[in-house]
Amino acid sequence: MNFYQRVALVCSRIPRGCVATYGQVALLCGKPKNSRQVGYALGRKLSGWEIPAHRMVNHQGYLSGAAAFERPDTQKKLLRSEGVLVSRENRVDLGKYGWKHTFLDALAFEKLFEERGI
DNA sequence: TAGGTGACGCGGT
DNA sequence: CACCGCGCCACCT
Repeated sequence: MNFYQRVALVCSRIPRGCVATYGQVALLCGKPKNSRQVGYALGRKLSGWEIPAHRMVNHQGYLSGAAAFERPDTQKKLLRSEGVLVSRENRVDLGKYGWKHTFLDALAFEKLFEERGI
């Protein structure tokens, strides 16, 4: 299993106008305890292809704050351009914008992983 | 090989 | 709400 490619695939499926948490993505990738590796994957741009990293926030709804974007407010701008409200403290309302994936989504991802051998 | 590190998560105070 | 500590685990010295 290639965790980083799975991360890329899951992130690319986060709906426009939604945000997901690192733990949520780790869970969907089949490694519930690897939330840290999700951030690592995005930061090092592993996995080989483009990832919509701006839709990732921590479990409290705060934007990473990491210096991985062009400018400090790049993530905020991208989110706002998708209609996501970002507070002055760089926080989003998870209840409103958090991606609510279903049990079926999880199954669909498992299937995709298998098909692609990752 | 052993330890340090971190775009994290969660429970406690 | 703020802060803290600990668990976690792949990477990187």
